[in-house]
Amino acid sequence: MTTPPPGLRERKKQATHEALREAALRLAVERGPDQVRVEDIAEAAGVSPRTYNNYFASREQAIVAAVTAGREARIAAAVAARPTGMRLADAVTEAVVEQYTNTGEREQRALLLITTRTALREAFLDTTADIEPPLTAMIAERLGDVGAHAARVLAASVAAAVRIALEGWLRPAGNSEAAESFGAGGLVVPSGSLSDRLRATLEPLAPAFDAAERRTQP
Amino acid sequence: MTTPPPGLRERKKQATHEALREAALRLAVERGPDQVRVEDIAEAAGVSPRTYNNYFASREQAIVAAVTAGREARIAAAVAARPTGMRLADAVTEAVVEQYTNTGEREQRALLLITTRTALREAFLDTTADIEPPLTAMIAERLGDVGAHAARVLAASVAAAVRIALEGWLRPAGNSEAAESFGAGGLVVPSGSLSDRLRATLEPLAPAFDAAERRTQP
DNA sequence: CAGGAAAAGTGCGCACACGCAAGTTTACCT
DNA sequence: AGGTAAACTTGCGTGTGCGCACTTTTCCTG
Repeated sequence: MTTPPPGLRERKKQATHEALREAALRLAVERGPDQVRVEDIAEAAGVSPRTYNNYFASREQAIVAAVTAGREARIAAAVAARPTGMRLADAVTEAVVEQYTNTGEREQRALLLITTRTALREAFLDTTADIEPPLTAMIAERLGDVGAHAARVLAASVAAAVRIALEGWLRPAGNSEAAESFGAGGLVVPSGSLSDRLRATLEPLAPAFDAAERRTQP
Repeated sequence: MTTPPPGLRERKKQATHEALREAALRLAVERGPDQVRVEDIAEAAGVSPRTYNNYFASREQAIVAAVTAGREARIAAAVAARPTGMRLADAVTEAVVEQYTNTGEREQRALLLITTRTALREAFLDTTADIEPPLTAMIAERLGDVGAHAARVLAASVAAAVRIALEGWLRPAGNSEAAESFGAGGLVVPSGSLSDRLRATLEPLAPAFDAAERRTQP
């Protein structure tokens, strides 16, 4: 195992992280994203403002983190769950689609809030980069040693493609007038099927996956 | 033409932009990157600090901009310069390599300075994203309408790959002690051939380019 | 060629990011 | 156990990011 006992130190750290995330999201929902200062979030979580940004580099990151928490681990697990005989391009695509569509009620509500503010949308899009390390690991696992280099490039390409898909998906929500009062816009649900967008965007990369896979098992 | 007369307004804007870039780089070289405040840069360029960050979002961006200025336009021209019959993957790779290796004396010196500070290195790496729009345009040009979608993904993948190559190339320069006094480290020249790194990193994407190209001209 | 709209520059003020140097808690070792 | 080293938290100070309101410059149109 890689986790003998997590250790008290680490558990406290994660607890603080979660407390900050939840406080940030709760306050953002309650009074609107712009009416929340880091000082408020820190106070609600019981830490100092200085400690706050030992955990988060910006106000937006904390709010977004409440939605994206644990995504890195889940996407790795999702790839690992696919049968080893499966085409690598398909395994990755399915894992990614599953990750961005099978979301809970709470995540959907929060995501709706996020679409109302440009700063939040960009912070959310930036979290896409977080899937790169786990993807690199899982792809490298399937490609073996000769494909370790390609794995890095492919994972980065997938992350870039996912970001593009999300950008396109969030674009219609970019109207500035509907975001005037935060709780009003229930109609800003992004257009089109996210699944379809993700699949279509990842499709051009499939040949690169196939070639890399072919290089390991001729 | 798309530039009938540039207009006085636009010329002044670009002049200010250049003045800020040059001032930032000059001051950074003269007294070391950490001993320069935005106030100093703004003063040297003859504008207010407030105006400064109508142009740049951070102190590092201005310094780095002096090196990367015009890269977007040059990379587009570099791709356009390749014969139309050429394999697209090769055209893009050559254009990128040319862009990052055929640099002048002044750029080399500035790049040396950049490697000495983590903040500057990251700002420099972030500029890699700027090549994506021109690449998208040039790739889309060669792929035609049916490949417009793939062009976006491929360009983003190239940008991601280039960033990876640059990260690896700059990694050995990450020693913190050699960066103590700014002008001292002439030995922090990054290891290996940048050309080779770029080619090796872009290589896994070639099959994706080939497949996209094949789709347009069977 | 006037006159007004649009855009750029500027001064002000607040919130945030982050380095530094304490002080405090946790972990590990003999 | 006891002691020490490492990690985490925190207060403080500075530099920076940016919204807002206002002035100046540029451009367009009647």
